[in-house]
Amino acid sequence: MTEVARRAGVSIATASRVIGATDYPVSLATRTRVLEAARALDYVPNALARGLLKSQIAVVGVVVHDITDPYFSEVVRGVEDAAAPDGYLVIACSSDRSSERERSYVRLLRSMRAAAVIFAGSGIDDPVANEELGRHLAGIRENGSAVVHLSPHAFGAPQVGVDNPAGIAAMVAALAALGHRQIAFIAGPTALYVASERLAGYRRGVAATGIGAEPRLIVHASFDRGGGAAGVDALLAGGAPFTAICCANDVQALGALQRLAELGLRVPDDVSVAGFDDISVAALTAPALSTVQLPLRELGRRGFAHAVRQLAGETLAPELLPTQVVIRGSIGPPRVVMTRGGRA
Amino acid sequence: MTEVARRAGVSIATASRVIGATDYPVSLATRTRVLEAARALDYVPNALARGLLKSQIAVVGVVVHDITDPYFSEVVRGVEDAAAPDGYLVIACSSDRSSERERSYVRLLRSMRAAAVIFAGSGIDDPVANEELGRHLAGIRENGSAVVHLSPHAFGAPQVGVDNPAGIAAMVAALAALGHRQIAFIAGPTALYVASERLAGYRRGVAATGIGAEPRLIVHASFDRGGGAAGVDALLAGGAPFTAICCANDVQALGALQRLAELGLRVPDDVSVAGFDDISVAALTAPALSTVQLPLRELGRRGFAHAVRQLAGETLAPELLPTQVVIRGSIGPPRVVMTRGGRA
DNA sequence: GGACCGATAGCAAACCTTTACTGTACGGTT
DNA sequence: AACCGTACAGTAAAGGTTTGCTATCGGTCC
Repeated sequence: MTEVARRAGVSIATASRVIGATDYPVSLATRTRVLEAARALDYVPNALARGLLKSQIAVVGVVVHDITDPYFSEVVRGVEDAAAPDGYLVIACSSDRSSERERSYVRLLRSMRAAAVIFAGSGIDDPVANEELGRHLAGIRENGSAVVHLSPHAFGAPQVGVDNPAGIAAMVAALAALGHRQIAFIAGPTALYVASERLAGYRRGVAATGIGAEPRLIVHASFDRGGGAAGVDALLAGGAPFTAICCANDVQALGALQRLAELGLRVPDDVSVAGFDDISVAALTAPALSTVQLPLRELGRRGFAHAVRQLAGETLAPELLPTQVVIRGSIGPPRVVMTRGGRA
Repeated sequence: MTEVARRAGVSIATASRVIGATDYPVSLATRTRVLEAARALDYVPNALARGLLKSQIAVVGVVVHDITDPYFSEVVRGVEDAAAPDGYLVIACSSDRSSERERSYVRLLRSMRAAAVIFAGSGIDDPVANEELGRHLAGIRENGSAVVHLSPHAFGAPQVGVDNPAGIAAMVAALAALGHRQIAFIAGPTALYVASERLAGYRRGVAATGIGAEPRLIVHASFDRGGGAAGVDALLAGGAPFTAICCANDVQALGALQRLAELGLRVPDDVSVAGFDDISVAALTAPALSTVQLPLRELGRRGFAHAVRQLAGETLAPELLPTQVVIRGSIGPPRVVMTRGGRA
């Protein structure tokens, strides 16, 4: 920059004012000379120096469980789409559901004075981990940066979220409308806040249909392919009959579908299967997965918008985005009742 | 940091040496006092100040076409996995195949003195865009940062790559081994370097089987779902008979599968379909997609490793990662010959 | 006993911007 | 004619770290 100023024959201050596009008055002639000098020298401003001064750099970190999971890549993309026009870069951090990795990422983000940290994944219920996390978040806020949660977490409700309970309840209602009375639920890991929201949605949905709750129809499993398969096995072993399986997450549903096929059970003839999230794969399986569509990209966009307004000092009410049930081939009217070991 | 030093009763320099974990000798007593002060104050070093001084920050940018594409999210994850242990953060930039967005991202990355910029997506053949890009890359290298290509591009071969031609040729060979003699190819956009590599692989594969090349069996289409569908339509309209379709990319193959189903053509009974990349969806479609597996995560990991060694000043030979044909349900022996309008 | 050495610790410059404050010139007011 | 406001340009400080160089001190070696 010093060079640019020298070449343009002006002071560094003036050059800075031209480059930085401030509203400080600079005569047209000077401005042109500076711009030309900058072009000739292929000058690119040093974001670090600028950031050091402002104690903030135009970067937003998005903490996800796994960028490879379509749910998260979609959210990250939403954040990026909203951030790019403002010149922000986005750092994606895959914590792999390890609160240790998560903390270490948040620390790094704090250390580099990211303008915002957006948590896309559900928080983990771990007091000791959350204590350190809380310290970091306080530090980040103190620095004037924004913190946004897109999912329920230890410190409360998300700033921008998706109405998980309503979504699951709607799916349960859709299954009930088809005639199902024994609807099983493969829930997520108990330590995950979203998982409990979704479980609550299931309970609410079941209650709304007037069916009595059957505890054996609820099994917990991890939020991945293996979890879905394990969930199916657990349900069959449980002995309580069911005609439909509602999964807390699409990836689980995929696993369930696969496991059912291995067991020779037909979907939806023998059992209906529903997922949640509507990741892009859902439409491509055989049969295509019925699921609940979440406005993930929009979630990301709003998350960033929320961060920006937080940076501007505004205080805003939390938003809750609506979901939509998508019916595809994997669900149908109930036929037979499942019991231990297969068809009754 | 000044505070930490004051609290520990030492100079800033000493505190820095303790925090920075340099090999400069500091007595154990002092070191302990500094560490304790840092903990008490919840001190987190300012990466911007550090970066300003070193003219480099522990961040690596990965330029992709779309983070939502499983191909790229997998590569990014590989980079991240390799980068995290070294304390590097990774910025994912979705250029959406726009060379303008790409340039703007690269400029931002240069402006923030990212330690490395890794290009995961194929370069675009656009001279004027590449001129500016080249200037930026030169600037980045001049700054002591690394530049790594994971795909062929305007400036030559990738530092770490995947053997695209060999992969496609192997798939063509597999189809030929099943008895196919009329193998169509849905190629990618002509402006994309990978696309031409894969086309070359197809040509090589076809030549190896001794079948004469039929120009009408090669159609160009975009690297997305719609491209695959359009490719199928173009092939059928082309009038040249074929018993198998080899796609330059899985996502295209998915589109082709969908289009063929709409047209009432059975896979693989009426026509075999093969993809390329082995994204995770490939195993879940009906029928499951035969494809060529690429070590994407490994590609990302090696890309980062390459960057690190570049930063250390080493000059290394380019690497080429092997691929593997994965046979699933979507291909089988040829039955009937396709012509304009459907089955012959 | 004095030169010298190794182990520590401190000083201060440098990294590159931004911005509050100061200075200058000029046209217009009273 | 003294004064004032406006439009521009420059000076210098500050932001948080790293690091080359210098300083101190207790000992070691002839």
